[in-house]
Amino acid sequence: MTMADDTQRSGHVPTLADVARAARVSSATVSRCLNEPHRVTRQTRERVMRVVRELGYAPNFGARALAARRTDTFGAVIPTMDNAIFARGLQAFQEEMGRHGITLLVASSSYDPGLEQEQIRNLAARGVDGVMLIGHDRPEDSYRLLQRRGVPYVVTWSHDPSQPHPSIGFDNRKAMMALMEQVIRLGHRHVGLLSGVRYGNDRARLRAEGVAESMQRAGIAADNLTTVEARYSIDAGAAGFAQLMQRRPRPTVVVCGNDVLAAGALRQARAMGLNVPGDVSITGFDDIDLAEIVTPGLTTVHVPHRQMGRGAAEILMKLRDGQDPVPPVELKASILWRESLGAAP
Amino acid sequence: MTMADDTQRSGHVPTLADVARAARVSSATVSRCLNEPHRVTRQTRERVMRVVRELGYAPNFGARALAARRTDTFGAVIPTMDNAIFARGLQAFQEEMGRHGITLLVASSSYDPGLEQEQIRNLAARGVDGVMLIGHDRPEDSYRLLQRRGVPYVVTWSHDPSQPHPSIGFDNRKAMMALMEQVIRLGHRHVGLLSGVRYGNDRARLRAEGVAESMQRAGIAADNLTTVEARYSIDAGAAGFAQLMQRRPRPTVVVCGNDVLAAGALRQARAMGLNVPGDVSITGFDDIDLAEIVTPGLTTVHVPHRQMGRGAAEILMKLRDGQDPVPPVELKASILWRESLGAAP
DNA sequence: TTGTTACTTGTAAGCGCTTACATCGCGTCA
DNA sequence: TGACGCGATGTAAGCGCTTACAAGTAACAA
Repeated sequence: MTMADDTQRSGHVPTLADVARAARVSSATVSRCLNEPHRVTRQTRERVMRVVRELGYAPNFGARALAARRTDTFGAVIPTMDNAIFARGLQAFQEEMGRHGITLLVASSSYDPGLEQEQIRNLAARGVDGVMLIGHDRPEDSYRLLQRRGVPYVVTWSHDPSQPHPSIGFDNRKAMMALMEQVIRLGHRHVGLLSGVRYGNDRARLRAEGVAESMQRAGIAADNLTTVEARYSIDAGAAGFAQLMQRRPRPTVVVCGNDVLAAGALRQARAMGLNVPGDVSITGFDDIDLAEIVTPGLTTVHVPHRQMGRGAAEILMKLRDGQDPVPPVELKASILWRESLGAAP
Repeated sequence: MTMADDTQRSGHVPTLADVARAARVSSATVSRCLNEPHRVTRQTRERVMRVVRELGYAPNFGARALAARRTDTFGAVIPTMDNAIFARGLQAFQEEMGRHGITLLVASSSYDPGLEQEQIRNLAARGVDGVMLIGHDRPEDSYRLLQRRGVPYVVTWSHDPSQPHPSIGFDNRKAMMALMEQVIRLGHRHVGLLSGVRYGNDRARLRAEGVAESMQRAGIAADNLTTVEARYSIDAGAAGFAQLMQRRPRPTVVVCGNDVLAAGALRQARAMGLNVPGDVSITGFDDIDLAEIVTPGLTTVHVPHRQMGRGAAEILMKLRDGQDPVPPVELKASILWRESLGAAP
């Protein structure tokens, strides 16, 4: 008969109805077998599941989401996948989600607020049940978009109680100030700041502010701080470092906005025949794998990536389940000593 | 009736119908404004678009996919996001897709064929118009799944004309043999192979085979090759290196399955007080950023990541547009000399 | 026997969109 | 003037699923 033919037809993607027909039950029963197996007799269930397997049936996600009004999918928008800055945190986030049967959709914004907004909109359109965001800085519109659609979100990588958003992260300014305290203690008075691009990036901004504030508190002239902004890439870090080394008097330490920049600085230092930390000290931020394997090892700020990722997942699930409000969570960042920071020459 | 009330209800996500009502047109017209603006008069279009903005309307992706039977979304399943091995290629893939108005969904399989299959199924259920896969090795089922649902796919990172799948990549065995030729030329006769896990990973397998075959061709006893398998992580690389250094006679070179392992090896060598390449040479594979910034710089196999990513996107779009068959594309990998490979001591 | 309960299964109404087809005006041309 | 074509818009039929509700059945107590 033609029904069978239809089912077999190459190129035809089997639907619930195909399965129902072949198993001689209604589509509702098939749906139940898939979603609430206990509500179906074993006999029926087994027959249905066999057909499901034979036909290679997989539910159409869009249709399911449309009918059920939930997707069991969360989204994350991270600034970049190009380096490992967010990898560990995201991995932990993903693992925690997986444990709860939730799928993760990852999008990257290339550190571009406009693009990020588009990605958020995209995730919302895909019906995600929640979104993880990096940092607080973004157009108010982006937040409104989510609120209006009733999509819960959590901000990570940054702790700022003045912001009205659910969040989990650490105080970037404070962390940088803790590092600077050590830098200053070691006698450095001329510092080069190799910052990430601050526009639309509160982490970069707060870290930079932390440097300036520490110097001010220590009574060091603002003049003694030279700042260069660079994209977060090794090459840009190298170029930025070279630029800082032009400055006279030459900085005795280059404080970097993150480890990727620091790795670039280190490379450039080597290329220029500068000894680190003998001639110039270099510090990083984030403590990604990179920080450990470069030579000399980077003294950096250790960020609790995994804890942050896991925590973000938990918050998001609470939010989805209606718990509201969830207070901001502050995590501690600590200084990790390796070899790249030494006494001022 | 309740419709008007419904529209006002706070928390209500606006639909096409809401927009249509507010703009006093039919839902078909709104749909046209969004998808084929030229088919609507400017006047109507502007009125509609204003309402769209006011209501913050965003189309429901699932519903659209359901009705239109296409998603303008492609998927990629990569083994890991934890390190940068696939980052550059994926970035290029993404960029090319973006140029064509296509969204990319990225999933990671943790180098687990079972998980990969699940991710493929997931992407298929989400209605992606095509999938990028890494390497050839996977259960036949995974391929069947895609074929049965008519989802085009392209295999990357590997070139193997004997495989019946559309692909773009390089010959991992040949590339490794080219590197080994140099290793042997430099007098190395005792080699340690720090391989990635070969099960379900043809790249790792073929690279390892390349090492063995090169030695055989050079008339070096198979005994002189010691192989250790490790997960692709820095720590595992370090541990594997330590293990290889136990072997007597000690290998004069450690050939690594990729740069991440090599970075781990380098770290361990330093920890053991071994000079590279003075006491022992180390080689990498892939030429990711890491390879350049470690000390000494890694001599490695340069892989045309970006070219591969872009090419994969092009192939996938051809496939989607019905062009079939698309012959496998072979890219060239070349040796990139830095400092970590030297003459045998 | 009959009513009640507990389960299993089926029926059918949407979910929010796209699109084939119908309709409506209006300018054009013989 | 009327037939015609054409562009703009509306109508309505699904796309593949979930789920409230109805219907059917078997077990059991009264």
